[in-house]
Amino acid sequence: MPTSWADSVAAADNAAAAAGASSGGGRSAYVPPHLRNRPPPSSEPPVLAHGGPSSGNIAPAGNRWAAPRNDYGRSGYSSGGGGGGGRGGGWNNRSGGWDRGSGRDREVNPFGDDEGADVEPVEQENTGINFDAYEDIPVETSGDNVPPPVNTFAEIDLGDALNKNIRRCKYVKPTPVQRYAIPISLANRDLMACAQTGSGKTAAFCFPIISGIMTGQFPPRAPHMSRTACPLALILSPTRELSIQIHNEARKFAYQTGVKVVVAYGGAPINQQLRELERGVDILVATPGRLVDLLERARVSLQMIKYLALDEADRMLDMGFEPQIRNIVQQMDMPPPGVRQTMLFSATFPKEIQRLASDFLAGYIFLAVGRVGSSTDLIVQRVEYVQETDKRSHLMDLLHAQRANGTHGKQALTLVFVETKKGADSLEYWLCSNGFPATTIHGDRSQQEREQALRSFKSGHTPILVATDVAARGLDIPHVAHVVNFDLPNDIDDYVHRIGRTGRAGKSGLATAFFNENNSSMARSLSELMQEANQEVPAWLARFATRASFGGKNRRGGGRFGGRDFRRDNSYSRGGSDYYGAGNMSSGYGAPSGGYGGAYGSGVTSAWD
DNA sequence: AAAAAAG
Repeated sequence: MPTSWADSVAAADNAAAAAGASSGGGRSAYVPPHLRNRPPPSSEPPVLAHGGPSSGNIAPAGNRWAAPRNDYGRSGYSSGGGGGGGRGGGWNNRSGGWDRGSGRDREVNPFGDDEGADVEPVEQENTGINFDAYEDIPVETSGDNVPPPVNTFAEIDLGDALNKNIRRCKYVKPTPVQRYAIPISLANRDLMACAQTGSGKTAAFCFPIISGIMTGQFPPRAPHMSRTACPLALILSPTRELSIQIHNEARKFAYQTGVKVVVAYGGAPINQQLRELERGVDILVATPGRLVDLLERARVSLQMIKYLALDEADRMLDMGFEPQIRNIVQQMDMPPPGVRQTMLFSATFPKEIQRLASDFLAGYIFLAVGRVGSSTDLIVQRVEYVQETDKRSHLMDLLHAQRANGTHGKQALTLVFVETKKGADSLEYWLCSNGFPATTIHGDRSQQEREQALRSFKSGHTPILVATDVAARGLDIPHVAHVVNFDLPNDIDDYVHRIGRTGRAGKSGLATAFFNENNSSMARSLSELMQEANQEVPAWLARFATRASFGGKNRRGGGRFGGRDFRRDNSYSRGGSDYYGAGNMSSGYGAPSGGYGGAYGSGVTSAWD
């Protein structure tokens, strides 16, 4: 039920989206509520107390998904685990797997809907994007024997449980990165993907991991005695909030599959995370620092890792995580490349990432998806010339104007990016004392404060959020109507990420940037980006751009990718410095014709993240 | 230069 302005908008949007989703193919048979989460009836083998070596880790063809892998929380209950390989596949359900004990092990419904109801749930964090606007996103792949992309989720055998969750998420059709990455991953190939936040990455690496864990033959989780958790998959991400978000999404995808997802990040009490780990983990989502801590305490072992995914890898390197990441991947007990399966996601593909790719991946496939932010006109971008000293009053004008035409008499959600943590605090204080309820998120705030700030913003309680770049990438905050670059970043990629916080869910968004002499290094890339996105470039900015042609980094030589597969460059001897590629990628451009065809009206949900 | 992340 709508509890805020933002929610009521979501509800309205979802009504339309649900109509589209319900027409999607591949529905599973209706299962009455009281029969759900139960071991499947009759034709299935009985509950196995002792999973013999060959005892049905793989179900009969076409039926292997019949049972969710309900054996999580199996610590201490997993009898016969020593018998060798009697795990997985969905047969290991023990009757009462859901009713066991005090009910603490009952899986929380991550969709927040009534577990019994078979209605299309209202998904508050519906993050779909108008797919029609993205038909022209180019895709490039290279490598040996690239599996062909799929055009629908139904084409991929992800199984009933996962398919059901996909429908509950109201994903109607896969995004470009999903169309390519999921088949690659299901073919057990390593993947180097250049894709931006907002391209649907999370599902792209979660679906194959969950599916792989469900079908794979893995030994039982560590018995309760052992305090060392042995996840089968590890997902690393740069910021705590991003880890939390990935965890939340992964829980939805894994709901009632029996695949257990746990998150570990710094700034939060470690004890609760330790308890979660003790109760068993298949997929661990973590920030590097906390994971190293857990590894040093021997509370996590990586020896069972079959899947490794690194999200926002360039960001993690920017943040100085390379030593920790190499420590985690290369110095601990993680199986080597080729044994495990690795997916590396990065917005760009500079030399450091190329090195990481050759060290972490084996025989990988390179995938590049065009940037989302530049090829859409869903976001109206404005640049205004504002002197440093005038910024606050200018912001005030914007907020007043916005309040005037605000819907429901409420302030639309506005995300204000500033350069420094101090600046964030002082702007928040100033806004609050001037009658604009604001909060702030940055690295000097406690984790509790950060999460509280996000909640307060999302709910509309404080419809203005002042943020540093901690919130620039990956964070999905639905219904942001306006992104203000109070201080412009020094990097055009950061700008793209920031404005990408709006214009989501198929709605238009507004992005306003305050520009002055201090930002002249951005003039060129900014005006190029705006031109590419069919935005009106102010004449004064164009003049800045020509005047300041010395500064700023060029935008990708006109290409729309974050990078290209350096293995294809015969100019590799140059040292790979020309990693942005200068277009000329005629092969594999765009999707196969008809790939995006379909009777989806605007506003129909897709699986963008 | 600032930001983030392990306390």
